[in-house]
Amino acid sequence: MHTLLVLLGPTGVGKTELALRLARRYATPVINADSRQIYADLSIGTAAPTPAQLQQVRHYFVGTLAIGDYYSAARFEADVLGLTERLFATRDTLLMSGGSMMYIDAVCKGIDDIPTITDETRSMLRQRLADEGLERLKAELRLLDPDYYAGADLRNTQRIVHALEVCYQTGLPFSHFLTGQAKARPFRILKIGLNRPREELFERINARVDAMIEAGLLDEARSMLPHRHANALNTVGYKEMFAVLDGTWTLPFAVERMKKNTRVYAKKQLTWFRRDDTIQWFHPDNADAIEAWIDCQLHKDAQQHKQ
RNA sequence: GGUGUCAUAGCUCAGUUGGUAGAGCAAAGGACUGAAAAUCCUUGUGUCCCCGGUUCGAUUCCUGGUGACACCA
Repeated sequence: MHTLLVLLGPTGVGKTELALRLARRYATPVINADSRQIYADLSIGTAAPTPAQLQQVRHYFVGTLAIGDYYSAARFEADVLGLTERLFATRDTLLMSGGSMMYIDAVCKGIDDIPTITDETRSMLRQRLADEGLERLKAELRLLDPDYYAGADLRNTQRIVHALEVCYQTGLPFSHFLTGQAKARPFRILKIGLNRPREELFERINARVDAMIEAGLLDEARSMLPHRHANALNTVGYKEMFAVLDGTWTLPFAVERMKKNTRVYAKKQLTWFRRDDTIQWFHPDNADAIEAWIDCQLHKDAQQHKQ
C-alpha cells in the first residue's frame, strides 16, 4: 500500500531538519509544501532548504518558479498528484513536508474545481472596487450569489471580490462550485505534526529572524525591488525589508515587526492545524518516537493489506 | 543618612472630584475552497506595592513600611 507521510507544523518549528532525516530513513525525496519556498531567489527570507541540504536529498517544489509566476494551491494539488503517481511506481512511501496549510489540504483533501480567473476579469473587478467601493460589490454579490453571501465574511474584501470574479467569469454563482466534499486519494496519508511549547517556538523564530538579517536578507529584498508587487513578495520578511529600503522604517524596527509577524503567522498555522484531528503531534526533538510511530503505522498498513 | 517624586494589565503609561479601572504595544482565540507567509474577525479581573487609619464605602485621602528613581549630604 502506498503511503504519503505529511510532515507539517508552524514556521520555525524544525520541519526541514527532520524531513531530511525521515527522507533518508524511508528512502524518499521531499515534496516541499511551501507556497513561498517554491519561488527562486527567496532562499534567505523563506528559510528554504540550503544548497547543502538540497544535495543530500532530492527536493521537489523548492525554487522552481520565477518570482512573477502565477501559482496556487490548486496547481500544487495537480502537480503533486502527478508527481506522486510517478514516484509511487518505484516506492511505497513518500514524504511531503511544509507549512502552507492550504497547499497541504489541497493535496490531502482536494480543492473544488473553480476556474482560474483571467487577468481581464481580475483587473476589471479591481477597477470596479476602486471606482464603486466594496458596498456596491457586496450588493451585487448578494444578488448574484445569495447563498454564498449569507455565510460570507463581508468585511473581507479579497473574498468578496474573488466570489464576484467567479460569478462574472462563469455566469454561475460562486457557491455552485463549492461541494464541500473531500476527494479520495489513491494512497494512505499519515500526518505528523511538529510543535513546541509556545515560548520555545517564539525564541526560535526570533533567533531565526536575526540570523536572516545576518545572512543578508536586506540585500535579498533589495534585489527583489523591481518585482515588489508580485504576490510571492507579499510575504513576511520582504514587506518589512521594503519598508526599510523605502526609508519609512528603521532596520531595528523592521526586525521587531518581522519577528512579531512571523509569530502571528505561526499562530495562524497552528489555528488551522488544530482543527485537523487526523494529525499525530510530536516534539521535533523526539525523532525516535516519530520514526517508531511511523514504522508502527506502516506495519499496520501492511497487515491490513495482507488480509 | 536627609529631601522629593513615583509604585495601576506581560511592558510603557492614563485614570478614578472616594462608588474596585482603560489606552498603545505585547499576547490569546477564531475564520478560511484557485493570491493562503495572503486576506479577515474577536478578546483586557488586574491582590490598582504592603500593614493600618478616616469613611457607609479607599486603588484614590492620611500614618507607617517596602521598593525604584532623582537631588542633597
